[in-house]
Amino acid sequence: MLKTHHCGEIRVEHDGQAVTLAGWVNRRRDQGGLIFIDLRDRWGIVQIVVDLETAPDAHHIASDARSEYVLQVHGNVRIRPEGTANPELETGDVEVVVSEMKLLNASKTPPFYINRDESIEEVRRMQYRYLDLRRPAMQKNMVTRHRVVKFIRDYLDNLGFLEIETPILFKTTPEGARDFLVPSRLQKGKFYALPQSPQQLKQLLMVAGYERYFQIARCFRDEDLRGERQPEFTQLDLEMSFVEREDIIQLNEGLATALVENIATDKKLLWKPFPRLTYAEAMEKYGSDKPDLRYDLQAHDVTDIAGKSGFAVFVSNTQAGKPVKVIRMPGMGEISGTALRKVAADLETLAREAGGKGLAYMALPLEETGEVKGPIGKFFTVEQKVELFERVDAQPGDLLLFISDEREIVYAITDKLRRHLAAEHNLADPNVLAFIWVIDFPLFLWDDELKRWDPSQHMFTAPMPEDLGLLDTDPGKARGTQYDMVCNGYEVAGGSIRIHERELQEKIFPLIGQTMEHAKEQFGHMLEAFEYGTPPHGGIAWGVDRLSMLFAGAPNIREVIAFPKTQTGADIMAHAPSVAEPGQLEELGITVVEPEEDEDE
RNA sequence: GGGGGUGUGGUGCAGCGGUUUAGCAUACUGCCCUGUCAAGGCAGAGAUCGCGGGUUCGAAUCCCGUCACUCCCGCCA
Repeated sequence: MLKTHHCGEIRVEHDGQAVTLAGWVNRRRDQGGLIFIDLRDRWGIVQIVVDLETAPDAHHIASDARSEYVLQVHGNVRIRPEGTANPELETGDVEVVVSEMKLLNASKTPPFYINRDESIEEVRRMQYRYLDLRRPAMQKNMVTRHRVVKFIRDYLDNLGFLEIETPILFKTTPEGARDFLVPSRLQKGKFYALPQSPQQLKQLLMVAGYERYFQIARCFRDEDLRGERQPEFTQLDLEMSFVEREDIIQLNEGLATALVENIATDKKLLWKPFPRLTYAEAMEKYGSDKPDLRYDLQAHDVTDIAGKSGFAVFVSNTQAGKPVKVIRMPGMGEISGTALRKVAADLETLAREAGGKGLAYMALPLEETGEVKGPIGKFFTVEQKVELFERVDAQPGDLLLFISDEREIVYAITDKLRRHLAAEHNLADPNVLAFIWVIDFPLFLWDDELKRWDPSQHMFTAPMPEDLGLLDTDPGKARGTQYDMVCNGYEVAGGSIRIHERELQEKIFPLIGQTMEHAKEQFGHMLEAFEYGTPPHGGIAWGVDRLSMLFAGAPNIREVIAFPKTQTGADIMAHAPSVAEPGQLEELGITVVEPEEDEDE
């Protein structure tokens, strides 16, 4: 080894020891005859001192050294002279007096600062990702992620799970996203699909009798990117046999809790056990199936009261079966006149963006006797207002936002307003993790374009046993066994109990517009497997990137992925994707069709 | 596919009600300095203002297009 110790681990107990260190120049402070260098490695920073008189050769190297030069130093640890300790540094009580110094490698001036926390344009960071990753903040994120994965492995191993790898080159999976295709050279004209998840394979592992499987699995989905979505991402994929919904929920809740308590030690777990919301409740109260419950801001149904009011919009909407809901925003009713109208106008813009036609409001005065502000107050009688305020538990100084529209639009507006208000007023504590379960999802969602039912998760999700009859009578009402683990507004895990009987599976296919012929073509191996003694089974898949992001307090998952892609799916550093060599294409039997200049619509 | 934001010395920002020598900080280069720690002092170099076009006597600034990064909708669990 070129070092005997790590820079970040030198402490008072090493006083007097001869050490050899190696690392990068974080900062250099040249006093002339005396040069201080903060030497950095993955474990931290330690100050080294180079004295012209006692170590002239080392001093010469040190005076030429610049940021990010790689140095090896030999010297003695000593407690810093009285009054020169640096409480900011973990190693700040000591320093290393250098006797020899070796330049292991010089560095060009870096394109951005490694040694300071400053926002850098993302293109630049991606172009020099290896330097970006050198920044302590990024190294910390990588450590967090490593600990998450390591903890998961140990935890599940202790519970008898086996980690089993599944192929990357496989076949289209029933997840419903666009597949990445890989051409086959050995069978020209045919393609593999990269797995959107190991869904089929883990179910087959259950058929194979492994009973408890997990994998830290790379998954691929060719869809547009978001801050929380990359074309390739990592799942903790898990499947168990002989379980019911409750077993999976308990086990995963245990894992999540242990993870927070052992890894995300600077975060506060808001609830233990996790509260459970039905899908219907989540949508009605928060307009989202992954609500951020660090703050309340729920939508109260006031359809009955508003329908009796004199406000024509509410009356006609109510008669048309559209709900009226109120979000109560404390404190915002206090602002007055112009400012209030401005705020209301901004919120109305948001509502319109979410598909709404407008947004009514009432601002409640601080004094009991004061007048309700806002254009719709006059359409409610005193009794109606009293009933309304009781319904939403209104307090003096509240701003009440009224949402009324088609149910789906009410959901969208509710979600948008909640997120906006919370962000605007810092209602979401970044140090809190609000884990919840969302359960009782509908088994199918109606696809209006294709005029058919679509599995809300995937086609292997089992219906709730008590809803089996609904498959024949009213499939839209049937609930699935699906469960989602949601934290701070992100879906961090989702799964279900699977269908393990062929008869039930064959009943589902026609409902989702899947013919038996086509199903056999795509999933014949699954259907056949299910005929050889399939145990009841179920599982879940966690978004490891999202979880690590939440634990790291990062604003997006790119911060916890060493080499992520940009929004156009590019790797700016390596210039991927790139044009293939003609020879490669020929070998694969592929011809590239040049995109035509805005031809058809 | 659609909507929003950003793009100015290496980096982070200002300038955008049209005329500036394109400003500041830091990094960088040289010199001084033996207890600094975001070291300090002095001097200096460094920018076709993302790119293309247009309006104008005059464009970093206004208009159109385009590219890149990013946020959101669609898409995706």
